[in-house]
Amino acid sequence: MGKSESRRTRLQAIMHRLSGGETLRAEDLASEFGVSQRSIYRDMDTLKANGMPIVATQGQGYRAAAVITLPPLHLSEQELEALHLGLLAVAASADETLQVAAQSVSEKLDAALPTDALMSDQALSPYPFQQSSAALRHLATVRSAIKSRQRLRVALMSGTRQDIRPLKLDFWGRAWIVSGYGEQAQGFVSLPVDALESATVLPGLFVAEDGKDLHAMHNAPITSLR
Amino acid sequence: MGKSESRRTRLQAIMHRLSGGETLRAEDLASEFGVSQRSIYRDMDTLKANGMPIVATQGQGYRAAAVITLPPLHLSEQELEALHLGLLAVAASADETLQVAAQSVSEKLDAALPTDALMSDQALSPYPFQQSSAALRHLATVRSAIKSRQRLRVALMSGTRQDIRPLKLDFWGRAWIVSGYGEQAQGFVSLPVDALESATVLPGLFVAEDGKDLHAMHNAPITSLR
DNA sequence: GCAATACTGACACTGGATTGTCAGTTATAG
DNA sequence: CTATAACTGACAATCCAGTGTCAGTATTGC
Repeated sequence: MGKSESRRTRLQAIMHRLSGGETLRAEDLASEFGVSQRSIYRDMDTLKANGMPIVATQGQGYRAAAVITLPPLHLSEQELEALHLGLLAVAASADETLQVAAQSVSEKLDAALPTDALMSDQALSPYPFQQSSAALRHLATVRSAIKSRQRLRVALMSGTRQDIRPLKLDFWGRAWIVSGYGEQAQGFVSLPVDALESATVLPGLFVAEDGKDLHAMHNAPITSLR
Repeated sequence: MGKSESRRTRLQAIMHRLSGGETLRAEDLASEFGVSQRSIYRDMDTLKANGMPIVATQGQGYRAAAVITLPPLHLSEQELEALHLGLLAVAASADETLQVAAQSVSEKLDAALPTDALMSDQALSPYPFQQSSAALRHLATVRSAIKSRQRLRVALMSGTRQDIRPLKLDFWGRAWIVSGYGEQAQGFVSLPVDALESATVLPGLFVAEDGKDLHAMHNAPITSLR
């Protein structure tokens, strides 16, 4: 019944068809697209392998939850950062359904990002892979502290503790790195947000002091804490 | 010099290579991947057609900005909604660079979404396609009005004017629909945010009145304004 | 202008992807 | 238990995306 098209097209069409919520049998789909059942089975394999939520029941047919498929997106580093930030925002507020959805997207995104994406090139040694839950917990705190110019008392999972004047938050492919002036370290430090055990905003604002501000940081060595 | 791989692999590799910021000539790439220059030209066509930011200069070679490519993502409706919401949040706040980035992602996302994606099924007749710029302009206003329980004076592009008690903001595939109690209409109304000419938050809070609240709305007919 | 390099169109060839056929096995609803 | 369909493996046939070659044209920096 269908025109001869590339396989991709058919895969899309199958999902479109199943998105209606209907239960369809391989035989139905086969005749609808003018191919053999065997091809449909192969298609289903492919679709499942690509993460489509297809449920097959022997004796019944195929069902699938409605999905929206986005084509490959090409983003700049900043665009990716905006995406991550936005998802964090939604995950932090809004209603529960959206929280769950946002977190789920974050995970998909995380999984999709090649491990080496950017990240490299610069100093900032590669941190052990950490899942986003931790980042979700502290990132907002860190950002607001930077914005409001308040000191931050942080504890890393490794046990390290430090009070810092947070100056900058960078996104390195997978990991968020906060950098600033470390009071105890008496120098500039940087640390991965997702390795934070706790982060507390200390009361009172700090003022930019010569040698402890953003400009100085760019011309000074930075210690990577862990 | 390269092993024989599928074309996809080579396209990725080319981008990876160009992401270094280097300027490369078709001849270089051709010999590096062990294919003819003609193939490289075709590859460039494909890459450009897929939205890669490649700049070709005759007599010089190719340059490209660094990009991160996401594979096709399969999202539920709610996940897509979370994504949109998050981007709106970023576009509304944060620093200017991120605003721009967020808006840019929104546009890419919008462009990528099939026109018919979901949307259907429910009442709410199909609105004329509108671009996101308008939605971006008023959505934050609408959301904050809902949250702060303030009346909203809206003017639609069609000329319709109405003061509403905004109660709910829904996302229908492409369009944001705000619904609430329309003062002039003396009943519940819904309208597409991207068809708003203007939206002004009126001073003073409104209190939930029986028959004019969210619960009542779910059990009452809703007029679709345009 | 000159050199360099990007680009375009045409055409035939090749190999991996896609397919159909056949002959089975497995899981589920009722 | 039975009917129904989902699945699997193998293999030959076929198709078409990807390719190289050749012969040009179009831009750009100097």
